[in-house]
Amino acid sequence: MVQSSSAMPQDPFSHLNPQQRQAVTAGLGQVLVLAGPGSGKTRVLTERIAYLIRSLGVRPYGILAVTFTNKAAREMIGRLEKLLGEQVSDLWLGTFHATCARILRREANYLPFTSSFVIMDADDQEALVKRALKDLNLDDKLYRPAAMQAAISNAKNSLVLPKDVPTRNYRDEVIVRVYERYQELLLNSNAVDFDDLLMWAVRLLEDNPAVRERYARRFQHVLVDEFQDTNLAQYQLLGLLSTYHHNLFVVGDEDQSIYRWRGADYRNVLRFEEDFPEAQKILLEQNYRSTQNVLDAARAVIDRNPYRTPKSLFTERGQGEKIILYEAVDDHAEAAYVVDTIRLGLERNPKAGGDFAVMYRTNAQSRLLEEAFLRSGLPYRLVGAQRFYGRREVKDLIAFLRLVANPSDEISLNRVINVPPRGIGDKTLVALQLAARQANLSPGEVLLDLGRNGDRSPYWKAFGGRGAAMLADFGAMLSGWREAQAGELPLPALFDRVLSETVYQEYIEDGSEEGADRWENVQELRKLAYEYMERGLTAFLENLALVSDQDTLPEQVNAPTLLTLHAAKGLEFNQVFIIGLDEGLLPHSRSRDDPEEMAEERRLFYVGLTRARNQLYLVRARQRSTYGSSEYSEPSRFLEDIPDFLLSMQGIQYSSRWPARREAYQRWESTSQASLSRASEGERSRAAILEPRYRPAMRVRHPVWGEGMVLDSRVQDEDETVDVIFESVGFKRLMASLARLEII
DNA sequence: GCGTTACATATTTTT
DNA sequence: TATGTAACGC
Repeated sequence: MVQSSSAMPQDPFSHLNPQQRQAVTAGLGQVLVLAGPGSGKTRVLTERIAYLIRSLGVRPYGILAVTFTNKAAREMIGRLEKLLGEQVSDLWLGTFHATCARILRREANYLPFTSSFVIMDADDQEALVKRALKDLNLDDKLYRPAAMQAAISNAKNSLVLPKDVPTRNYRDEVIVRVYERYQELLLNSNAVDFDDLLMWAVRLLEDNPAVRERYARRFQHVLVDEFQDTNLAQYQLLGLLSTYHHNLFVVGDEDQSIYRWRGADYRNVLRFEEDFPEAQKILLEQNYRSTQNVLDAARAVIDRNPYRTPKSLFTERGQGEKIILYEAVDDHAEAAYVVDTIRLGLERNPKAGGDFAVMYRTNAQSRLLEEAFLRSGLPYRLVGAQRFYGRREVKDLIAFLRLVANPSDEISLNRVINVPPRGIGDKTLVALQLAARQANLSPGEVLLDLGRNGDRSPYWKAFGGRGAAMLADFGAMLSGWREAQAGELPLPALFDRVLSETVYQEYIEDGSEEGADRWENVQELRKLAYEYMERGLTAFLENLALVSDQDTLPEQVNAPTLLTLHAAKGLEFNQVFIIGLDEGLLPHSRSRDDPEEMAEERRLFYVGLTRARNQLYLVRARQRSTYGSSEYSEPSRFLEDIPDFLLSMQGIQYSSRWPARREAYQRWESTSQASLSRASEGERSRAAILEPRYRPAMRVRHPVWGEGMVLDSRVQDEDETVDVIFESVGFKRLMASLARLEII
């Protein structure tokens, strides 16, 4: 090991535990760090970079560090600056997408777009899919744009080109055609989508050995955060970038992989071990966040997932308080319980608002909480939900600006060509597209020509007089903005000019409160534009595309935080409430039929549990309203896995209604030592069910819903799934092991 | 071309 | 329940 100790008066790593230290000072080659929650993962990454620079003499220029979020990137840069001072400027540290965008802009001459390409966000992607469906004369009822987009996204994340999409049925063939058309539309617009950033980067490096060599030689060390969330494209990218020096240092935790639906594949951790058998593997198991009770509960839950590296987290913080399990009568009572409990806590310690977090599976669950907070007069902070950049007015303004930068951007053009309404309707729009296609230009270019040349434009006669005039007006406006931009009009001035010429304020401000809000959002965006005075329009647009709302949240408000379990990843709070612990919500009903999805729900719960430093509240409601109507629900199956002695039960009487609880302790005892991986989802303590007990047309009685008739029943995951029509509540799908149905 | 009403639809959302 | 989209009439 290298020791440049002459410069260091004492052991510079004395503040690290042995595993952390081993990771930070690991030698060359591939290194896999499996870091449990709260084990100091970010610290290890930043200390590792500092170590490379300070102790091994690696130039910052030769280091690439990638994260998933801008927030994580910012945090690492901040810590590095503290450790190293100004030396950090040369190193590349950013999100996967930002890093790829950077590479693609530099290497655009190898690619089918120019370096001023725009980046399409999720909304744009869906709009693009709709366009593709329309162009292909496909029914968007039959082929849902969202589903098509997901299929395309999946393909791209797995580096599958349209021609390579496997076609097992007609639907797949449709997907291929939509994917092809979608890709054409993107390139016509000189655009890439989020997934393309990764896919094009991989193709660039794969197809051009010289380019690959240049980057691979440059990056002596590649470091990756949240490795469990990588998709195939990202995995390949890392491989390509480290083909020369082979120094790939990845940090992650399979148990915290919660973005499967975005293409993330935690099995990349396993693949990494297979691809690099010589890789060093280091487990970080000391937790600096939670009490032992919290960790034990979390372990009891996560140990039931298969295909993972077993870990046993420990803490020096002591046993701590029991976990409080509360069952409310309904969802209103659930919210009231949470708010009351927080209020009591605040009475004791009024400054502790920021200690609390309330986590839930779906955003819809925040509504009742908000109402309860409002009623009690307590302030709160809501994460996510209404997204600034998703706001109509914000998207409109961005679309105008994107057109200035890139008139070929068809999605933006379609968005704002008639905003505010200026008499350009469907008919005119179709004519414009037709004229553009005939002239082999983009609609935006035709529009600009109309704007510049008016009735002398060769395209003028393609439209009815009124349509042509309207288009020319808008074209002239856009053309004027482009000239101003070329003449280096500062960004805020351009922004104002767009606002005034489109008469946007009058369009937005209708005297309503909502209108005032919208105008305020516009002002907010203008403020941001002001910050980009120096860097200019292109940098502004890139930032808008690659920075999420989560990054713009006001930090450090000393109030309880309301957020989804997904949004909670990476955060920690003294007191954590996880609400909605009911079958159908957590785990979500959408994951019922897929064991992989179910395992992910379990990880999601695990992430929530491990956010708590001191006190954990698990809350459920026996009855809750979904879309208007009220339904009864069973307790979440995950609750059964937490042993009784870690819990303190409150609310409605449990034990009589919930015999499964009693078995949890035994199960925990029997699996805790041999916690090892085998335990599969659905492996209950009772004997596995192999034959269905219920048959169609049988009459059954349920303790809550009364009598009903069995429609269907099948064995699944060693349990029985029964579909029943109840006289009281209609159709229900039940797990036989939980529902305690009685055959009449 | 635009505004109204009926109707379907409904997780999570790092970039 | 609430929201966004599609069809309809002006």
